[in-house]
Parts: sequence; C-alpha cells; structure tokens
Amino acid sequence: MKPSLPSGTRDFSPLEVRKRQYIINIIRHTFEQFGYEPLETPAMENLDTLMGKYGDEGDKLIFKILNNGLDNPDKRTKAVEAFDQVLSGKNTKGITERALRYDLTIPFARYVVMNQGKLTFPFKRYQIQPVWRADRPQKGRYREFYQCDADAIGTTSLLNEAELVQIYDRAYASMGVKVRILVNNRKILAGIAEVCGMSDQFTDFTVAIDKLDKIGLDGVSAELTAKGIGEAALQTIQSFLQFEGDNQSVLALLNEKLANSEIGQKGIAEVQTLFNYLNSVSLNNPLQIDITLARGLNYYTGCIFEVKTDEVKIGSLGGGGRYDDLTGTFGLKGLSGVGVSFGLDRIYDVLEELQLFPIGADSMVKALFINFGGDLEQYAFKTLQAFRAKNIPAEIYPDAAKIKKQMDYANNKQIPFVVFCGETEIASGRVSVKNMETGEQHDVSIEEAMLLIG
RNA sequence: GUACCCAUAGCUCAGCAGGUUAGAGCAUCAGAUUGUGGUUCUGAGGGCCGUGGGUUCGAACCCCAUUGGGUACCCCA
Repeated sequence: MKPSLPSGTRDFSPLEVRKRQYIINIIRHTFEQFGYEPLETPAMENLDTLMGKYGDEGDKLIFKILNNGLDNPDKRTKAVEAFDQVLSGKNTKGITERALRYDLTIPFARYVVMNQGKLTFPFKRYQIQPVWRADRPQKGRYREFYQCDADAIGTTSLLNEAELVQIYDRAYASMGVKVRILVNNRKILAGIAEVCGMSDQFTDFTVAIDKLDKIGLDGVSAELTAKGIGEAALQTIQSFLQFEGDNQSVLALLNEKLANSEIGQKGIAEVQTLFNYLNSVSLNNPLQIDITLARGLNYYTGCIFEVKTDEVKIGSLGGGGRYDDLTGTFGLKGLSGVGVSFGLDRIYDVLEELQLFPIGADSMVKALFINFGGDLEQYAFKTLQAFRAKNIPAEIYPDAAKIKKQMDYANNKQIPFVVFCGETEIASGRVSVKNMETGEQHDVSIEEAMLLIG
C-alpha cells in the first residue's frame, strides 16, 4: 500500500522538531518566569465535556471517537437506533461518547472543577499540547496543531492581564519577532453595541466589526446593515472605526461616546487600569487599543488580546482574554479566569520566513567513529565510550561499510568530525580526527581528540 | 457546509493539437577510487501516468464518475 497521512496532519522531521522545540522552550521558560505551572490533560475527553462549549460551529468541528464493540450482535438493535439518531444530527452515546481535545481551555476548566479541593487559588497553569479540529485544512490551518496556553483562574485582578501582556512581549522579543499587542475589552464592545441599539445582536455585531481589516469599512457597514442596524447607529460605529489616535485619545473618545453606558464605562476603566499597571514596566513591543478586536470565542467577558506582526503576512500569532465564568458549566460558579495562547505553527512559519531560527541543519552529534570491522570495530566502540562519558555526543557507524559510505553518512548528517581508529592508531594508542568542513586531519591522543571535538 | 485548482519514478516536475519502447533533475545503488567524504564522470534499478468506466483504429492527454491533495469562503490558531 502507498503510505499517506490523514489530511491536515503533518510529520515533523528531526530539524523541524528541533526548531519547534526552540520556540516551545522560549514560551515555556517565559510562562515559568511568571509563576505558571505545567499541566497536561488527555488527548480525549468525554464528549459531554466538550459539546456546547464552542458554539454550533465549534460542535461540528469536534473530532468524535467511534465507540468500540458496535459490532457486538447482542447490542445490534441499540447500535442501529443510535446510528439513526446520529443521522438526524443528534449526538448519542450509543455511537460516540468520547472526542479529541478541541482546545486546552475547556479541559483546563474541567480539571479545575474536578480538583478544586486540592488546588490553591489563584491557580496559574500553562499547557503545551496538540489539539484536533475537524476543519477543512488550508494554509496555516491544520487538523492537528499545538496550542500553548497560560491561564490564571480564581483571581479578578488586572495585574494578571498586565503580566500576560508582559509574557507576550518577552516571549516574542526573545524570538526576535516584532509584534503589536492589541487589546480591547468585551465590555467596551458591549457598550458600543448598547449605544447603537444592537445589544440583542451582540455576536453578529462583534463578528462584523472584527472583519474591518479584512473587508474594510464598506464591507463592515454592509454586513451590519444586512443585520438590521439603523442609519444613526451605523454612523456612530463608523465614527469609532475611522478614529485614529494614540491609546489615551481612544480611551477619551470612548469615555465621551459611552458616557451613558454603565457596562461600557466598566470596560474603559479596566483597560485604563491595565495601562496604569504597565506604565511602570518597559515593553519591547507596542500595546495598542483596537476596538475592532472581538475574538471569536463567546466566553470572553473582559479584556481581550491579540498579537499581530507586520513583518509577515499571516493571521494573528496569539490571542486570549478574560472569561468570568468558565467553570460555571461544570458547576463551579464565580471563578474568573484570564489567559493567553501562542500559535506555535504560525510562529514557526514567521521565524522560518524571517530566518530567525538560531539553529541550522547542523547535527547534535559531534563525531562519527568510522567502523573498520573486526577487532578494529571493538576498539572504536570502546574509544567512543570515553567521548560520551565526557558528554560529547558521538556515534559509531554500525556496519563495517565502505569508508565512502560512512563519510557520506557523516556529511548527510552534518557531523563535524570523523574519528579513525585503525591499525596504526591502535598501535600508537591514538586516533585520527578529521574535520569534515576543512578536510584537515590530525593524529592525536584520545584526550586531545576530545578537547578538539568537544 | 460552499466554490475553484491539482493528481505522471521515493521527491520536484516535463510530456508539443490524442500517435510507436513515457522523460529530466534530485535521491538511491554500483563503478572510476581494496583506509579518507563533499566536486566530477560512467552505469543501473525504479512508473498498469490516483482508481473505475466511456469516446477512439489508438488515451498520460478528451468526457463522466470516484478517491486523495491543495486553495478561498464560513469559522478559526
């Protein structure tokens, strides 16, 4: 059979894995610097845990796992009934009761509720694991991809928001990517919707204005009109969308226009507090208020974030925000959380395009011991142990193949040194070390060889 | 869920308006070089041209279906 991969999934070559680990290490390190602790949850969850948490669209994109034992003759009637239900669009435990993790936030909420007695709040965790979505794959979109999330739960303090902004700032600075960190607040959006008389269609409203940079002012206006917005309200929104100015003047404008919106005022105050906290720290990247920023997930209730770069044409490199009642659906009310996510795959693409990876195709292995077979093989194998004892990564070619083939192997793996232990070397108790880049070869003692290579 | 594009060697592709044994580069293997690589040269292996049907004297090429891949929209990271 011809081997193939399910669409939307990828293999990662040794070089790709090393590059991905480079990114992950920076993100992990940054999270840990701010007191976030690692958490891992299973690849699969009970379907109940996930359904209904991501909206109707999201539910459709959850990968469901078929139950085992459906072919059991005793359960045939039940299975057929259940399948009929599935065909009419209903999920039923008779066919599937487990699903692949769709994101890391809901499993995190589930974990918090299950372990509430053991956890110390505020609980700050980070999680770097793959998630799966039954989406149509396309550029920059996969069916299996990694999320790198950090969330703090059980604290309403805006200090968390401030630190999460710092986390973004430091992580991207460490990678050498210039970004803009965009901030908005769902309460401000609610306030705008309120003064425009669109509170009842809040979701439509946010979805439309979120597309500003994609479809332009006319496109947004058309979409809002289609949703039944009034002429006066449309003009109000347009005046917001067209406004340009620094953060403080945006806040001033909002303050004025949303003077009569209680919720809008709350949102403005939150953003103002966030900025006040960040006044005392220096950021590498600009933090900008963007009132068109809406974020798709409807569970956000406070500040929301998005990270963008202007250096590469690509979607957002991360996002996040505050959700007041994430654990409520699992029966634990009143826990507020806030978190951010890094888009590993897109970051990879950006670093690749900007050539910002400090690691190349060079091997981890420093030396290849040529295998001459027989007793000579034994001697090379023994000598090799001394290198590893000194923490010098080295390997011996496992077969007594032609020298050319062994050298080719070293070249292909970009191993910088080749060590010869042949008759003459054994006799003198020394080895020959060849630098594969310059071609120079030296007859040295084993100690000298290790100094040279390590 | 909707729309469009693509499918030929392990990989990237070529294949003139349907016409004899379907080609190239890279990769692989062997030799020039029996303990010294990256360059070069020579040679070899490798394809029912995604699958099934149709049109035709004749199909990699045209038509239909099917499967797989890609891209855009919806949505999203």
